[in-house]
Amino acid sequence: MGVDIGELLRRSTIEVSDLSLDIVAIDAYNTLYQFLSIIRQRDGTPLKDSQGNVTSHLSGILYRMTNIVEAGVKPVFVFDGKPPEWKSATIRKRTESRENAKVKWDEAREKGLAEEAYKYAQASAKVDATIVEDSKKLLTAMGIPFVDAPSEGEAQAAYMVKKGDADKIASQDYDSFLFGSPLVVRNLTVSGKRKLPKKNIYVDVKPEVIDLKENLDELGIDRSQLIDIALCVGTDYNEGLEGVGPKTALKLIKDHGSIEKVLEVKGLDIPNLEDIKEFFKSPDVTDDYSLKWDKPDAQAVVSFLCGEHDFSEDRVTKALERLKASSGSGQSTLDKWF
DNA sequence: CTCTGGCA
DNA sequence: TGCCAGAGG
Repeated sequence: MGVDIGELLRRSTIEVSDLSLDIVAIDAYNTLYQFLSIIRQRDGTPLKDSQGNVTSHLSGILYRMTNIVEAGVKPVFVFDGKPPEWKSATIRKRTESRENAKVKWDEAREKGLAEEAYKYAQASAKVDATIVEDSKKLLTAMGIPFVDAPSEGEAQAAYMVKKGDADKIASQDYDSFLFGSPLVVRNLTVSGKRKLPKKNIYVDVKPEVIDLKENLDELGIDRSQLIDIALCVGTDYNEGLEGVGPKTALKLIKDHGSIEKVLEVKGLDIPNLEDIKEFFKSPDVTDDYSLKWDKPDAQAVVSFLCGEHDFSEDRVTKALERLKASSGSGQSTLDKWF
């Protein structure tokens, strides 16, 4: 998922509290997907209410957003709209691998292979319309704004940062840079402890900030060339050149100057190249949004989570107390909150 | 993922 | 008090 250019980029580790007072545009799809794949029982089943509705994302939003709001962050979720047509192959591939994972999950479970089962359970996570609708409902009740992007969420979020309506984008993907976001925070919605693969060891994962301009200067390229590198490696909209990873791609673009030149020299072709480049540079975005952070509507949250989805009233109330305390007007450091 | 309860 | 394992929905 996303473009694999991370190893080219320098980053600095931060604490969530370093983002105090920052407006952070959260890539909703990315975050919900993380919640759905990570918040699971030991056998791989996601959290569900008594009706069988998946609730992992609701748990993630409630607790994680309460924590970052408590740290002074002003989050705004940015949801995807209609994907560009060049994404259809990627979307088809994702659907296929998800269905494949579902089958393998069942198989592994029947054979009693716990670790396998868990892996395939995670890979079968899907952000569907209900998940999106539920998430928006909870965010609204919690007083956290969201924006509906006309096209890609990361493109809209990057636009909001460039415009000055937000300070940073939070996403695990690097695509935000291709859309021109000056700053990206990783591990904001998934920080905490993470298990090392194959080992029973947990490491602390801290948020990190990546600065676009700093990295372009360091690499000696401009944003257009970063997009070219991404196109060599492969994006959501194209396959990438065979056997070319980020380091080779960097060298190719620095040697030849542009992707067009690289393709010419190698006698290769990338379908829809011009359209994709143009899309990264000026994607469809909107000004039709208003960012306003409210105190949580405790009654709405409780009736939605506890009434409709079987959350424990004790736990929800406790989270709401913390949320109310940090988003309330009584906080001197948070004057802008209402 | 985060929260909680039990135990050193 | 701090850490870990298990639960949460």
